[in-house]
Amino acid sequence: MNTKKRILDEALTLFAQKGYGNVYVGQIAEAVGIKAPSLYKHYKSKQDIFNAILDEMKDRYDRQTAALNMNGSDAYTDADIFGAVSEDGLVEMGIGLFSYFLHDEYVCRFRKMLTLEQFHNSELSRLYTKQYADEPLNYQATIFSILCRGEVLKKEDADIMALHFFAPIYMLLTICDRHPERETESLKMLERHIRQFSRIYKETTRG
Amino acid sequence: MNTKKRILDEALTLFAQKGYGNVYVGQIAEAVGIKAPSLYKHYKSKQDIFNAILDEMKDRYDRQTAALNMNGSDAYTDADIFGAVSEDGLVEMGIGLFSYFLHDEYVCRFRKMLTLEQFHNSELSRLYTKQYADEPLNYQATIFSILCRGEVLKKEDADIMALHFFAPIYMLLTICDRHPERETESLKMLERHIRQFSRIYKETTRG
DNA sequence: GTCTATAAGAAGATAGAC
DNA sequence: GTCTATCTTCTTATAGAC
Repeated sequence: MNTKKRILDEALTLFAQKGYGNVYVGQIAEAVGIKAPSLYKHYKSKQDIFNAILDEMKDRYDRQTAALNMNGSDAYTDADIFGAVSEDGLVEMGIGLFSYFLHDEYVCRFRKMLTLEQFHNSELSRLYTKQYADEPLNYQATIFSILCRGEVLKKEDADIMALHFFAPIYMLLTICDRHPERETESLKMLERHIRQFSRIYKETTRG
Repeated sequence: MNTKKRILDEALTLFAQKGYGNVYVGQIAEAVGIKAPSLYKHYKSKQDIFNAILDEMKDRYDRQTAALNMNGSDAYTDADIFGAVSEDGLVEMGIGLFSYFLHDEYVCRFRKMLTLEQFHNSELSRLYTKQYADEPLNYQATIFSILCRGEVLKKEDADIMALHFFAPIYMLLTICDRHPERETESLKMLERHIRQFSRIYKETTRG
């Protein structure tokens, strides 16, 4: 990896641990293995490094959600979704979502950084809410609304179903961000959550 | 309010907005209406101010949960709890919890501060998880487990019911912390959440 | 592109007068 | 208890050699 990218990488690691204000350019330089003044050949200021991280993350996020929509809401046939809605299918979807958020190196550090900077200005607030609340909830709600139209799930409010499905995942994720040693426990909780969600929302076929 | 308390108050406000590392003692002093050196007659360092805030919050939290338990799990009769489990009772409990977390001046600022400092050290991580995850979940689970023993709610895992009840409240709360203008919308969402929770978990009386 | 040296200023904290 | 003046250290950033 070239130096310019390595600077972003190490800076993100440090920002995610300590927060922007508690990280000094000298620390970033040390992590990269160069001296502080050399950083300024690559970025014009500390803020410039932060902005570059932000830009790269927004790019990644857009590419990722675009990829999701290619075989997502547009291209998904109802049959695809119905196939995925067995209890085991839901468990897989939930654990996949959870594991991606928790283990993708970049996504994970970026979420922690954004957590620490979320009140700093409205752009960061909006970005956080978009990525970790509104868009996941809308995505899930779309899927559940399709399932409600069929005979698979009870005809309840799909927005709330999405909240019931995703909010526990989000909460367990924040716990693991603070306590990585609780991942195993959280995965068990996650599976119990989804199986119960599935039982509770499954259409009771009468007769 | 005396100066010593006013320092804590203004410092907490600033820490909640910007995070500890981005607040300078001069800003705290200015907010209080004195000059920076005067602060040092009251607290021996900036860190000392932070620690004092932490100590006061832990005291408040302990007193508050102690008060809850006085007419809480120990003293609650089953009848009390059963009475509160009508759909409207649950809505009231949820909105009460939400509004308390969101509107209590001190609780709200402290939560934001802790949000920004949660990765700084393990004491802060543990405190956050205790106050905003483990203890609310345990408290709710206790109540739901009693309700499951009766014929009020379906006999499902009470820990997961607590997660289904509380995680959405927590998530809406974090949204409102970032976007106070979304409070009305979030309150509506909260009510829809609890009414659906109630429908979904209500024991279907056969016959 | 990296280094050493250094400027320029900010930030935490102290001394001592009032 | 509050102030002004000051100290020290830290921190960002630049200059200029290699």
